[in-house]
Amino acid sequence: MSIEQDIQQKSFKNPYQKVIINLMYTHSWLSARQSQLLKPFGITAAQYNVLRILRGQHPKPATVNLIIERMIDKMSNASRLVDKLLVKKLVVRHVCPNDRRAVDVLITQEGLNLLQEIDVLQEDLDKTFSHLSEQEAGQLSDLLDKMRT
Amino acid sequence: MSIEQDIQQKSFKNPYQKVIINLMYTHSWLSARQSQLLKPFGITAAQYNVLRILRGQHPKPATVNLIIERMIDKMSNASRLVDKLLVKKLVVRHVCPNDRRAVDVLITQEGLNLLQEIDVLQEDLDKTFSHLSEQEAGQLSDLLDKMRT
DNA sequence: CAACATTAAATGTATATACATACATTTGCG
DNA sequence: CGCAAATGTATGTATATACATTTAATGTTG
Repeated sequence: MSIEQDIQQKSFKNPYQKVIINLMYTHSWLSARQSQLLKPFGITAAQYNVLRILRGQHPKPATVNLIIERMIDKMSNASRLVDKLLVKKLVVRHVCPNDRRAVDVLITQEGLNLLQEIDVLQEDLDKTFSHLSEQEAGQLSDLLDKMRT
Repeated sequence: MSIEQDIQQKSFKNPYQKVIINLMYTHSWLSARQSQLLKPFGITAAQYNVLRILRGQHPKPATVNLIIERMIDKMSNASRLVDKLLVKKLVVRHVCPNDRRAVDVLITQEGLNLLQEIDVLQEDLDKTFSHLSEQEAGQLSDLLDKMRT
C-alpha cells in the first residue's frame, strides 16, 4: 500500500518530505514485526543486535565501545544492554587485562544457540519480502546508503 | 558511506537481511537529525507528528482515534502525547458532542505558528538530501512501499 | 429494555531510552 | 615523575514507550 494511503495524507511538500515520512513509517512497520519475532525468546531488538555483534566477533571478545560503534541504534545504552544479556546468561563479561578501564564481553554457547534458533525464524521473515526481487532489495539498500551520504 | 562500513559488517546472509539492517540504521541516523532539529522547540518527533496531523485536519478537529490511525509510530500513546501538547497550549481538547466517549482535539494558533517556524528548518533538512535526485527520492519511496506490500 | 459486547480514551506499571554525570584507569606532556 | 586531560564504562534521573487494565459511553440483541 502506498504511504499516502497508509497514513491518509494526500500530498507531500516535496519528494524528500515524502521519503522521510515513508522511511519512518516503514521502520515502525518493520520493527513491530521484528519485536514480534523476538518476543518468544525474551529479548529486545537492541539486545538481539548486540548478540549478533558479539557473534561476529566470536571467539574474540568485544569491548563495550566496539559494541557501541557497531550498534544500529547508536544511542541506546550498551552497558545496560550487556547487563540484561548477562542476567540471561547469554554473555559473560570480565575486565580487559590490557586496559582495566575496558571490559571484554563474550557471547556464551547459550547465546550462540539462541541466535541459531532465531536465525531460522529471521529467514522466514526475510522471505516475506520476496515480492521485492533481490535486485530491488539491493537497489533499495544502495539508495539508503546514498541518502546518508 | 555504505552500510557495511558504517556498522563494520563484512557481509550479509542475503540482500533482504542487508536492507533490513540498512533501514534500521538509516532510520536511527535520520531520527537523530530530526530530534536535533526539534529540540530547540521543546517537542519530540512523536509530538511533531501529531501536530502535523492536526494541521492537516484544521480547522476540523481530530479524535484521538484518528490521530492513532495516521501516526507514523503506531504504538506510542496518543492520549499522553495530546496531554503533553495540551500543557504547552499547542492544542485544545473537548468532549465530542456526538459521541461523549470521544474527544475532539484541535491545534491552536500557537501550534500552527510553531509548525510554521519548524517548517523552515525542516525544508533545510530536506535539502541536505539533495544529492539524491528528486527522481531517486521517489524511487526510494516506491521501493519502501513495495517492501511493505 | 436489560444484559452484554464493543468502542473511545485514559491510566497504571514495568521497562527502555536519552542524556548528564560520576568514577576509575590510562595517556600524554611539561 | 606528577598531574591534567582523555578514555571506557557505569550510574542517576527524567521522560518515553509498550502493553494491560480500567472507565465511561454507545451499540446490539434476545
